[in-house]
Amino acid sequence: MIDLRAARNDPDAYRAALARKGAAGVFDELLAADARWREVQQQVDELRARTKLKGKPTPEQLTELTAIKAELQPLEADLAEASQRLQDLLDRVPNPPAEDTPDGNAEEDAVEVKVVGEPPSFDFEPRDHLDLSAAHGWIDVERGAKVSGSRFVYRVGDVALLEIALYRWALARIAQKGHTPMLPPVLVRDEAMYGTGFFPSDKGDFYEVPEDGLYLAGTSEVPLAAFHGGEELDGLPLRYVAFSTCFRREAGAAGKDTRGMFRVHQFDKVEMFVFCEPGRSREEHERLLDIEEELVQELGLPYRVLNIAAGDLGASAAKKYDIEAWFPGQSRYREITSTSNTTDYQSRRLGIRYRQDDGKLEHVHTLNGTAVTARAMIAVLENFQDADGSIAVPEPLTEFGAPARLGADRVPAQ
RNA sequence: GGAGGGGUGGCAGAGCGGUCGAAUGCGGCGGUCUCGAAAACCGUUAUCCGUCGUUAGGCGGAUCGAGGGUUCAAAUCCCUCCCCCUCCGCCA
Repeated sequence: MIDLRAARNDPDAYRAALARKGAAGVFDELLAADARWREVQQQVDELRARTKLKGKPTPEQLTELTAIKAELQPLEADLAEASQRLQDLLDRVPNPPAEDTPDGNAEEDAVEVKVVGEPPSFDFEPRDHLDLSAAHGWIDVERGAKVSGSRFVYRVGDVALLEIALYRWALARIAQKGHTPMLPPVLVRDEAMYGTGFFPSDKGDFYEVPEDGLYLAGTSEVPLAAFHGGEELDGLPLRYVAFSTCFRREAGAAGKDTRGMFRVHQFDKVEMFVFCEPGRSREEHERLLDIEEELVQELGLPYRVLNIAAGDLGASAAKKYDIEAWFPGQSRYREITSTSNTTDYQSRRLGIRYRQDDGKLEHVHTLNGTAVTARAMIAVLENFQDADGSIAVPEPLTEFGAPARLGADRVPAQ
């Protein structure tokens, strides 16, 4: 939710920024709804003030009160309607993009910030992760489909060990940097989905459990942000890192990335989350990006960093960096991590504040960043493959239970 | 799943139709005392919205888990929902 009072005071700046997200129209509707709401609210306040009295009313007062009440009733109905309309619009207006977020609406409009490392050159035809897994049954999409449907996979044998080592490794690295490790719930109430800005705009992207009024979180950003919902925070910045399973319906992605496990309905993720003072969020955002880069570098993956265009940001982000790793199986860079500065957009919706030095309460800023997901595992498989189909595992992962080399024994799973 | 009890300010806890944004205690902040500190004493101490004011702040409205209802009037009565606790059952 945007700062309505600030928007009221500087509507032109807000409209210009929101136009970059294609939201100038809703914003104008919001301003109109706000003007209407304030008008009615004032009328209601005045009438209510006249109904206040202490002790038992005299008969004369009683008739007067009845008269006021008759006048008040329709106005209160108007007020309920006006504030509902205001709230609906407030729910729909996205976070304005930061000044250094590039213009544009599409993925291609992102600005390439840097390219690190070189795509590996193979003296054989590199295989993608599905082909690599075939001889060993590492990634079982057929049985995934049999049991759960398309876009569900089993990871089997050494790949299961590799993947979980990746999560354990990332968790350890980030915990070392002062982030508190967490294992959050992944079934959440709609308040958490609204609070993080995924609802109402992206409601169709998530699984719902209607019997219990719960939703499967698409990312641990949701339970992490909502963790401090309604609280007044001390000791900022508060930094967390969580491991959780994520669920996405991938509505509207039909036909996209259908091969292998690049895009699936259920995947695991290690996610960073930060609550900080507003003046500090840009710095924290760079910090999260630095950590993401360190991890990708430690794995030895070639990658590039993108500054995502305004129109491609989603409701809550003001600025977003994606890291795209090189995937030899696709011969191109694909997203493996993403870090967003959501400024005070989520904290306003969730009611998360801190006390400034002057004693005033102010909303915190929140940020999130992926540490690793299963996509990093795929990138490892594809980038470090050899001609014989075996895979060299990055050394740090072996400390966390990954086999030193995958596929050397060539024992296929049944 | 069954049976009870409860959700009030930063915390504890009273209030159970009007004089209640709410006693009291603790904590916090300011002060007196002191060489300094502790203790004691005095004062102060919720949030949100609107509006006026350059600021301090003034004025008005709202808020006692959430939403409805009864009433001239609700923290207090009624209904629905959510959450917490205790006991029994079941279970990773």
